[in-house]
Amino acid sequence: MARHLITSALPYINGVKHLGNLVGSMLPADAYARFLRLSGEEVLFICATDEHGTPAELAAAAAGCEVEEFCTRNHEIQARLCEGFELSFDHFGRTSHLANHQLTQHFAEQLLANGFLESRVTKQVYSLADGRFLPDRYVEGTCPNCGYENARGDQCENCTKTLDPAELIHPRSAISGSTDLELRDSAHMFLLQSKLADRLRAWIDDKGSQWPTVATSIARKWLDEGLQDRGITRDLKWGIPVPFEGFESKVFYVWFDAPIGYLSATVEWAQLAPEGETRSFESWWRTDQGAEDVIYTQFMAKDNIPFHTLSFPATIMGSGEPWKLVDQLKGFNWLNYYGDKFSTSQHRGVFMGDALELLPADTWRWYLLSNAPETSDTSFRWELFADSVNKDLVGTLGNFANRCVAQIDRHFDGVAPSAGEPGDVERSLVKRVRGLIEEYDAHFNALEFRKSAATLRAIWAEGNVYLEEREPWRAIKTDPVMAAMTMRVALGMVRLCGHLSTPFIPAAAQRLVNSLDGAEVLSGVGSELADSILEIQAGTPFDMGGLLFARVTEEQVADWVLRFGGAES
RNA sequence: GGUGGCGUAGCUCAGUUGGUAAGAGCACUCGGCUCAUAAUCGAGGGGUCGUCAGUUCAAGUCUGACCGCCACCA
Repeated sequence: MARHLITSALPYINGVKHLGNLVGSMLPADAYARFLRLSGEEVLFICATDEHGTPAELAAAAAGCEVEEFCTRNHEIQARLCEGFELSFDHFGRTSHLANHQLTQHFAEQLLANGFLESRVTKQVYSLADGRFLPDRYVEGTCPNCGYENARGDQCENCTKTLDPAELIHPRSAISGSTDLELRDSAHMFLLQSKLADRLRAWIDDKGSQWPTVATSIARKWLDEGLQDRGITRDLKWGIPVPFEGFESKVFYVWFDAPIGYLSATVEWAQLAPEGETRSFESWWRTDQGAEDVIYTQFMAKDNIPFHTLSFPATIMGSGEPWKLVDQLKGFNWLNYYGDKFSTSQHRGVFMGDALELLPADTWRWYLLSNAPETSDTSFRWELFADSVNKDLVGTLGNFANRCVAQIDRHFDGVAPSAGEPGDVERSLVKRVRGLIEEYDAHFNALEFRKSAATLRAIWAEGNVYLEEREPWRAIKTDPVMAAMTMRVALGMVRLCGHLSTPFIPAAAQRLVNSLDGAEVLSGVGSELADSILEIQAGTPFDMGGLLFARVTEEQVADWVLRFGGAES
């Protein structure tokens, strides 16, 4: 049996993430982790907050607190939201953790020793008023190309020309507005990715054949254009110190230490081992120390693909050490909001905190995963969200469970009835479900979330189809034995639906499973599970404790469109 | 400007290497049922697959041009 290491792209620390961030990495990673656990596989699911860099510094300043304090506070906020969405991380760490300092510095030292780092002197903008160097994008001025007065030092938003801060006319600090700027020489370490390009290409040609098109096409595009060496240090205070002589005032670029956070968060996890349990970080990450059987799957949205397919692998390869490289890579396209981007600054779209205030996590998980932007960008629409909840969760799954509740309570004293033997209808049901479970399994193993969701929905629908076939509400009057057998089998479907739904809607799935007090809990995800439909013990108490999901009303949709902005914005 | 991607039923999207693939869900229509949160089950209508021109025995599926949209440019 293989062991599965799963990582989700790390959410940045500067604020609450929106639904696009959620569905682009953390949520599908969680569904996959849950599916594998359900299969009986050994899983380690790791995530963390990405905390370094200028945006964090500025957000902290805006919040009027020290950046460390800001990060601690926001890490807690994000951790709570992740719990709210039932993201089942084995550990949710922080890139500012000491473990990441040690590993990041270690990688840099290895890279330097192996000749993959080189110090180069660059011109950086220094703001005397701010008392600090300014990253390119925090220098503003007039664009030399089009005359736009608020061009950023990296690029003019008006004419889209790529700029160097030194080119700007009347440059000023975007932080303080000060024009008291000067160019200073500053030495920085460059990761010599160009020297690793051939190895990266060969690796991608090999491993990448199984990745989504969006991943390999982006990676190859960068390789085809010629992989540039990349500065991995910055003139900042907030970050991981660079352990080289002459670099005492500098830190690593956030994109260098962030993916190493996958490793360091695993170290954090190992350090948190409870009494009597031994956890080995190395056995998950070092192929010379037990990780040779690990299958490593990364989840990310497409903006992160270059770092996961090129920069981070370059870091690992350049270290000359046997660290685990990614095996399966799942990249997602964008989730838009009514056709345009989610935007934190314009407060456009729905954010994780908003979402949980409105409806339970399961409803969001279901909508997002069953409509995930796997092969192309997709659009969030409240109307579709409501349809998805009402049609699938309320109408198909919830309704099936509730139909069982009504019959069992009314006619069978709330317990699984004992009379009757299954017939051809039941054997046919089992056969259809067996085929559907096989499909479900195959789609999940292929990381096809929309397809696995559609298959799961088809399994739910089989519950309703079965009731229509046997019509127990009618049979109870003419053939009570048949009605009893039907409802016992229906409860078998309830148990199976609950079990199989765990990756998508864990809370509702748990309620379904728990509704049958004392029934044997299913395990695994194989098609033989279909037989369990016929194996509910007579006398098993059945109690859902109320409706599984609430309908989303038209009034709610209208209210939310108004509150969050709909098509017009 | 450069690069990448996209334009398939009213809506959101699937469509492996070109040949029963023109599909799914929702919406809509009709019918069944009435146990169930006006839920469910069945059937059906609907698209010259952005435009034009090519390659081919055969093209959403390849080539070129054009129109429109999006993203990225470290």
